[in-house]
Amino acid sequence: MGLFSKTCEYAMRAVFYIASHSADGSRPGIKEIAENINSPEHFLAKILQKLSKGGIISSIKGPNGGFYIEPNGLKRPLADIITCLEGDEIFTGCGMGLSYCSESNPCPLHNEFKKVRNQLTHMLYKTSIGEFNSELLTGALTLNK
Amino acid sequence: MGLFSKTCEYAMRAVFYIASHSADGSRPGIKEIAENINSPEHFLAKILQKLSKGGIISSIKGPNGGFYIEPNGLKRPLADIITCLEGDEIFTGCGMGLSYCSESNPCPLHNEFKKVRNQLTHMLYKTSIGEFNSELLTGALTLNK
DNA sequence: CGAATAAAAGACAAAAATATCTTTTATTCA
DNA sequence: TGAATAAAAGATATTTTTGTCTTTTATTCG
Ligand code: FES
Ligand code: FES
Repeated sequence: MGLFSKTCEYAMRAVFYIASHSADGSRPGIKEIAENINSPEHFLAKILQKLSKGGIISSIKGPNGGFYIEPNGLKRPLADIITCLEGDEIFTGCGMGLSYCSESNPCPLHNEFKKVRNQLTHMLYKTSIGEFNSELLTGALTLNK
Repeated sequence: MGLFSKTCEYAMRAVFYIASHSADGSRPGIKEIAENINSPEHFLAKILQKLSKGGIISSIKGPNGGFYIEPNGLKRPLADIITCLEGDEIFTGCGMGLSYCSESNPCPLHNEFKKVRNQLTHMLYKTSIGEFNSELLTGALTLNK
């Protein structure tokens, strides 16, 4: 059990990969992306379709087609990926699974859990999709294995 | 997608419930626990069996039987519940799903994710199972809905 | 002992997440 | 125009998680 679902893990890796290759106007295809982030190709395709519909990434069909991200898109927060794929439960939900997280009728973990959740939220909102482009291109940061 | 699995959510709620009723030596049964934490009875039974084998909780069969926690057990950290049920991946795993989290070959989120993960870990280790007993008994804290 | 109780254990079912394969649609380019 | 390319879409399969039901085992107590 990781903190994020496989869907979100693959999505974040793929988006970082696409972002780092969008700087120079190139458009990696599904196969290339899947290989470089070590994910199942067709499963990733579904995820990218959803991200594309959600406006996080863009795509072009046919020869020389592939996925890319608009310059403005590179500024969007990582959180948008999670929200697009699975909603905002992870940002707002009760840590112990109560149907809603409440100040007035809290679960035992509420006060401390809130801090963890806020830090996670903060991390995902302050990190932008294009933030690691140069480190990814130089290989200082990794997306597979 | 919550931060924890249903299994862990139910487990934490149940253990808090059992803990708060172990102070006075009473032993709630599966049915009572499931009703009070709002969980599926037989699914919870499986979870409690595992926690029992793991030594987190104790049980007695037959009339007047049920679940309880030893006085010493009340001091154990909440983290033990997670570890017993699903191992320690949530405490050590890579946020983006790489096969292991590494300082020397990190994923883009590593530095920030590490902080979130550490805070979560810290919360689960510093919180003890019996910590909320009185607030739970007075109803200041809630475990259902 | 024998009936009643309650957890343990096992079998099964449903739902969700993950993964794979095939067909269709849009685009390029010779 | 027609062949090739690549994403979109649809269908199906597998695995994991979650949930339910039944049988067994241990214990109590009359
Ligand atoms: S009520 Fe549980 S985290 Fe807020
Ligand atoms: S390498 Fe990804 S969190 Fe450490």
